[in-house]
Amino acid sequence: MPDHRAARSRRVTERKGDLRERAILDTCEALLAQKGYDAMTVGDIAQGAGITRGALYFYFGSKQEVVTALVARTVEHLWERSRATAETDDPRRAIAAAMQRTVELWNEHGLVMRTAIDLSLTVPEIGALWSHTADLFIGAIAAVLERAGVPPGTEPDQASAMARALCWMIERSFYHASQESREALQRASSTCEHIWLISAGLTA
Amino acid sequence: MPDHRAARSRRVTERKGDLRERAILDTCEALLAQKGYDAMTVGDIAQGAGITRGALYFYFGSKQEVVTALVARTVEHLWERSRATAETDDPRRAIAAAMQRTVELWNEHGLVMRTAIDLSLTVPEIGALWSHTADLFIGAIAAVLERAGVPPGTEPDQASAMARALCWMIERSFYHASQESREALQRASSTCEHIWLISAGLTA
DNA sequence: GAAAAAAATCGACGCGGTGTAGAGTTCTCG
DNA sequence: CGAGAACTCTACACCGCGTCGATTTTTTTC
Repeated sequence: MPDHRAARSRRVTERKGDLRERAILDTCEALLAQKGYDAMTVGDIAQGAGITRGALYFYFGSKQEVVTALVARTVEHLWERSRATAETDDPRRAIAAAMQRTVELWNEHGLVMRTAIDLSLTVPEIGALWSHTADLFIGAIAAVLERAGVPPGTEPDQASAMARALCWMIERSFYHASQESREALQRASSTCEHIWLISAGLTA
Repeated sequence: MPDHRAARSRRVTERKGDLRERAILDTCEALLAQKGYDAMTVGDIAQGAGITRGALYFYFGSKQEVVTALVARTVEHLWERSRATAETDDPRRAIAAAMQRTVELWNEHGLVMRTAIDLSLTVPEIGALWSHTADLFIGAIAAVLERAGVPPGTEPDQASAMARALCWMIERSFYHASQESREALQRASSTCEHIWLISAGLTA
């Protein structure tokens, strides 16, 4: 007997449109890399995905929505990766691990992350996404600082405030370095790690 | 576009166009504050300056050129202010003074500075302007670090590299804080100052 | 397996913004 | 005063975005 019955399985009906949607996002990412946001037109994206402009507007309401979806997809991946990080008790190890992970993140998704940062101001949706991501990082940095002996609190010399500043330092340093090369990124990472260690009082 | 440089240096009396040009830049700054770069149209600027679009294109070749000129004007003012800063021997005093000056700078020109940062990527001309400004700051920070005993050099734990990271920390912290309020800016400044002090080995 | 419903695609249009062209007006100076 | 430079305007061509209604393809339902 042929196994026609197997159709019973929970087939999450992958519609044709799901493929298209992914193709659109992939094309968008590629175009972002080679032309940048402004120069990239909706026509370009559609053409790259093998459809017409009209068809693209069936999936997304605007150019901004496409990019927002792309950022959302990347950021989700980011959170996933971060969640999987093992917690270490030794602050030194924790800092090293965090920086290493961040380097990987930027090597892999630097382009989209830079785009997200650039558009945070003009596209509120992306701003919210990125601001939430930053908060996760700030929280993590603050936790490490506190475990290293920095008093909790939001005063300038306490963990929360310092964590925020350190987060911005890392973001900006990586933003610039990731435009240059992997080596620059690695160097920026080492510098940031050093300052983070010192800020935590671990000046060994 | 008129010949901006040569003809004017000789001129004692101010041409009508000089007034217009300033009016355009002023209007641009005001509009930038109330609508942002994208929403601001060339027609808006022209109207605000009391001329038509066509007339504006006599002075500037494009919207980007207007904003670039505005950034150039502001940045020039920035350099002037920085040059006038007294050099102190005591690193602690130098750091405090530098942060205080930076707060003033952002209070006064935060809007244009944020715009410059935002457009650094897409408008190469502005990117160069801002990158040069950043280099000045990085040099100044590095000098203070060295005077405080940090070894010179570009390795992660040496002055140049650390100065670069600290500069980005300050830029980004101020960028965000200046969008909120003067109080936020003051707090961000205190935090950055604290981290700068620690990084310089002045943990008193 | 055919009819009905939903999903997907297309070409054409209107709108608003940019930058250009060319003609007209006002200022400046010999 | 008159020639040329400085300045201003209106009109136009172009491009990219987002919308619309008609049409075709895929999926669901009986």
